[in-house]
Amino acid sequence: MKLSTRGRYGLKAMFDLALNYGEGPISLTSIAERQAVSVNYLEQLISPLRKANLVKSVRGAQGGYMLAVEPQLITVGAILTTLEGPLAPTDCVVIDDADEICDHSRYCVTKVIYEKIYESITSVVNSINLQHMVDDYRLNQKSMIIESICECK
Amino acid sequence: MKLSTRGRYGLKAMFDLALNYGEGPISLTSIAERQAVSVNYLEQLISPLRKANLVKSVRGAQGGYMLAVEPQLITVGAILTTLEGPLAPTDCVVIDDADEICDHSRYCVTKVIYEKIYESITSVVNSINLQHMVDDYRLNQKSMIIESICECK
DNA sequence: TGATTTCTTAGTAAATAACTAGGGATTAAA
DNA sequence: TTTAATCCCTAGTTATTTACTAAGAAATCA
Repeated sequence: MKLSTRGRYGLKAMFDLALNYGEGPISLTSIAERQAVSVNYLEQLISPLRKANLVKSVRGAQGGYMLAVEPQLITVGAILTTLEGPLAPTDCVVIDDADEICDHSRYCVTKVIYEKIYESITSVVNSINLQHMVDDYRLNQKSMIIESICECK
Repeated sequence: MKLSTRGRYGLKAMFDLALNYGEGPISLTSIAERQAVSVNYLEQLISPLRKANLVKSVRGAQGGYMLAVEPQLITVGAILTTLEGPLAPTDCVVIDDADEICDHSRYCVTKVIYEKIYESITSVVNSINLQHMVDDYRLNQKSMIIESICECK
């Protein structure tokens, strides 16, 4: 039940872009430096985010990435599901192909539990957007807590 | 963010024991047959459940396993965390060792999100116990839905 | 005594995660 | 117009984790 580095690095990168929203393209090199991860790997994470229209890119020298829309329009849920797939504890709550392993016409006592878990996770991540994170960050900066993001990858 | 087979098989096995609560020891062979998994593997899952005092065993011929306490006293959360470890999206919300990767004296904008996810999952799984599942199962059996547990592993 | 069962540990194969590497395309600036 | 900086894409590699399989010892009932 752990998030992979894809989701974690990707969320941090998106938060980085949110902090710099409105300031033109931010290069992956600079994000990678701040987060101590490789540019090559970050490229692989930003690619699906671009295809999902969460960021847009500017190519060439002095190019980079920026949020495609305002921070408050991008939820943590959109970011994480783009990078990790559905935040569901099992495939059976997500796959709705009739011919799958599980016959969905039947009632399953364990599936209802997994559905509740899925709903609760979805509810949390969809209720938080990048603007919330930015506000949270700036608030805690002001209240003398010097660093408001830990060095955890 | 998926549960592994450990949690899924283990929960189904515990539900099986709950359905047969009060009827003496149930052999792993019979559980393994009903769920179409190997006895050897189930043994590895039931072992931690026994050490966590969720089931007790009777050794020898005609032996088997039974719930250690009443079904309503065993939560889905207790079962899943025994088999999967804490249902947390990251290690940083669970490890409280001061010398870990992450300096916990600092405020982290991503960590607070992971904590909220953790809390919401924990809240769901701790609110459901085996008796709930049994009641749910029997209710749906009565209402003409023949099979109330799907063959999903 | 023999069959059945729990209990334990070691090993293994497959899948997934987490990158690394490299090269092409684009563009700003020198 | 060249060069450096950047995005973009794909293939390959390594490490870790998952999901078992295997086998044998210990206990107990018939």
